[in-house]
Amino acid sequence: MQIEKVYEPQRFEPRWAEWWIESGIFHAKPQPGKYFSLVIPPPNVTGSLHMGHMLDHTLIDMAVRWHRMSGDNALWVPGTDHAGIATQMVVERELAKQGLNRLELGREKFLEKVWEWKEICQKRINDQMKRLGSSCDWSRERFTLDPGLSRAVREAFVRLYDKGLIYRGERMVNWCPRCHTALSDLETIHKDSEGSLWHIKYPVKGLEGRYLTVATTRPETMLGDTAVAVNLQDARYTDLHGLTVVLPLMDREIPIILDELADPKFGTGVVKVTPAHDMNDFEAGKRHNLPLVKVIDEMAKMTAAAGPFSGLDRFEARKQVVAELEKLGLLEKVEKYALSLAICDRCKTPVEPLVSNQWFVTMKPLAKPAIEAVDDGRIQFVPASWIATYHQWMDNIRDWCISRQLWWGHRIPAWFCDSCHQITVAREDPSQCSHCGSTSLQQETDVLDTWFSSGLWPFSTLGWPDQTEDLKAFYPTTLMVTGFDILFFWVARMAMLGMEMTGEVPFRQVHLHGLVRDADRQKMSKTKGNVIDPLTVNDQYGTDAVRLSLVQGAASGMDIAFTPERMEASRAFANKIWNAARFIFMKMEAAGVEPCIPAEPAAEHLEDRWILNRLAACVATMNASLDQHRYHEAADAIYHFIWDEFCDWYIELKKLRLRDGSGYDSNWQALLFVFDQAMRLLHPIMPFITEELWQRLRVAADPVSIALSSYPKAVAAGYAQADSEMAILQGVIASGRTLRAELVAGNVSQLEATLYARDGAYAVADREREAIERLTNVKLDLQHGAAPHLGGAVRSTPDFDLWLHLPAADLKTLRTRLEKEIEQLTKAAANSERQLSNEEFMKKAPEKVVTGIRTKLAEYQAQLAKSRATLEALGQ
RNA sequence: GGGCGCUUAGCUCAGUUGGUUAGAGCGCGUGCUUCACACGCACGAGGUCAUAGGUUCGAGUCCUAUAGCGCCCA
Repeated sequence: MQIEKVYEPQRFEPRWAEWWIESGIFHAKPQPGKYFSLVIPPPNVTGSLHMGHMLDHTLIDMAVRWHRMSGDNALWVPGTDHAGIATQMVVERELAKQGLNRLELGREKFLEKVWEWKEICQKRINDQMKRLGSSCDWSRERFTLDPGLSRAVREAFVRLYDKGLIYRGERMVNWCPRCHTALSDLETIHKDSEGSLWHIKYPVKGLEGRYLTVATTRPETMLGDTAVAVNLQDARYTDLHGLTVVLPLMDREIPIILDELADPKFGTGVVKVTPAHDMNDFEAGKRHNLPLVKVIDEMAKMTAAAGPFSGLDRFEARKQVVAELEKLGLLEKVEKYALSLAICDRCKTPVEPLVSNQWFVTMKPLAKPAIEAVDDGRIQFVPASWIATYHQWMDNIRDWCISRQLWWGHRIPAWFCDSCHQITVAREDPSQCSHCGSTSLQQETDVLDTWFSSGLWPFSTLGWPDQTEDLKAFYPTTLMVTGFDILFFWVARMAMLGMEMTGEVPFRQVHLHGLVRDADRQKMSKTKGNVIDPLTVNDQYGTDAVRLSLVQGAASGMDIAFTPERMEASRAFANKIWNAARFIFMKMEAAGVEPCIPAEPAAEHLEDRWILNRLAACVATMNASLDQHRYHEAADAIYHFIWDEFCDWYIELKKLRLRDGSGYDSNWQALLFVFDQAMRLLHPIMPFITEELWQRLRVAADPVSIALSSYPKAVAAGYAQADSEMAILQGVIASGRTLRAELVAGNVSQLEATLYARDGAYAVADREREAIERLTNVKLDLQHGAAPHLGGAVRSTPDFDLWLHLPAADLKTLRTRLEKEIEQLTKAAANSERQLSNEEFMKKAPEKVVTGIRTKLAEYQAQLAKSRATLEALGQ
């Protein structure tokens, strides 16, 4: 059996990635029985996958591979999201480089360009996923604009509309003047920034020299003021009730109204009211029947209603308005002011609150069942702490603006009638108005918010609204794995639309993980230039190593700091496995052993029984951890099993047993069994190296891939004596090594040693004499019973005394160590004694704890006696 | 303003329902080309678990307050 000397993942990872797909082993058939299904949170077709995706996909892949190996009918549906605003913006930017813009191209031509872009991106994303080893079913790949999914979007829209849960109306919305579309609240983010507070004097009509001073952070909007408000309770202005002020610069007479909007405790207690450009003012305007004067348009330019300022950009208008007020002596003062600036999530342009005609979804009725599903556990969150956040948002949910003035997306299935001006909403394009029968119809030009289609993703990907075989077999999906940053965007909306459309939860569990940050815990972003490309690191360290690093860091939903050191450590682990395998394969050849994994392991020797115990413990931990989404714990368990137990002890001990030309003896039965089990345990985390090595042991009767082999299932660890016997062996060897390290300077040389061992320890030492000699590099004289008074290089435990014959040794180090050891043991023993003499403790502590402490105390005391005797024997 | 989270070894982080000398990786120190591996082996050093109270027989773990850092919503 040939195996390359050096671990080079680049040589085999791409090969397996390709082979897994070609051989179709991740294809799931809809069939009755236990299933595990999961849809990918669809990546946007805006660029390429980043480390956050890689973390997400690694966690998903682990879950899917584990379930598949555990016998579940496992399905992972891959696919991508058209990402309306984001994609349109990216393509516009690309076009701008060629000196083009979408308005010149027109809708048709522009969409052609976007589709071209989508094809490129989708391919890039899919290639990345394949390289990562994602075990998804590519035959079921979906895209949110696919015909099937578009049909689902129409179906959902029509159902909600017919139920009265979708309405169209003139409301104030967040408008992005750059993207030129309305945004939902979630797509508008608030950034703390430093602004100014301008105090402007409005002259009161009819009272010469009397002014009302308003404070504003947006002086340009004053041009659209239609009132000023004071509080009814505010005694300062009682005499002005019912009067008017003259709006400076516009010479418009506007009323002084009484409204809660004005807070007497804040500033002058007077606020300007601009119903067309502020959410709160809009509401106040409705209360007082104020006219809307729109002074800023959709391009953020001042309208004709802005009089002399019309045509100016809103920020230029601000400057000129302020300058003009100053000239007129109406600017009282300007203060620095910290404000929360609303900006577009995508392009970071400050949004403009504008009144416009948009489509909305009434959310309260949709939220209710989705909240209940989480409350009663039909949907579980991992970690559960996210329930609070989910609740907070869902309990205060507001209507969702779903129309976007974009070209890229699902066009809203609503038609306006030229004759009666009524709206027809339909699943199929209508030929006539449903109200008057006119054939003169114009389809709404707006498209839907991307998240509307994403919200349907868990079932639209499976064929909904048709009751397909897939839907019957795989819905509700088992799990959704995604970053906590899109809890509201995706999870909440999927929950709501899933409950509404299918009457069932879209997923039973939601695993929310953290974000991947750079080594300095900074968020990765293109502008900071700290983005790590998954393909680059996968090539550099191997995908297995990167996956392991991500998994190890992914504890309890915390963010992950991504460091090269971690990557190197993971690669070292892969290298360790590689070399252990290389050793095994080389020895197989020398022994004349053909690949064959026994169904039952042999357990002839101590190390076999011990490693099988350890394996059983590891299997139990891994299954429990994977089941509970504690992936880092699973990674930790297999890491230490393979490195610290299998490599450091088991293989080292086995080296003494393996004989060239021995044939397939019990040693091989045990060794190959454990190695095979270890590879299977590790496979969900590190699929490539495990496949590469496992294939070399595979025989014709085995599944074609380790991915289709069965996952080790927990069994009782059956060798009661093995752990304590092994502990004695390890204790003797460790004692020898410690003495050697502390007392023998320089070169390795074989030493004479005497081991005085009691009872059980003697039997172990007698049987494992060769192991002790080889692993501590001594020539051993084994004696039964207690040691005589030894004044040299001795390590003692209640079970044995090990004496290295070093007549000329400087024993100062040994003395210092013993003194320290005695000090620690004394402290520990005193601590235990204190507890055991505490009546309250004895009365209230559980029996198990008390017994445990008693046992410990006895151990401390026995060891203490030994250490003291040794120290005494050493003399000064 | 409302909500959530974090603070444990030099660094990055684990620590499941409170229980027996608090763990890992990296880094650090010493020794080692031991026939799979220097991406290694062996041995070792290193922590008043942010601070102050409280509950408890017992607190890294539960409660309260404080400080510092971070996130979300309004």
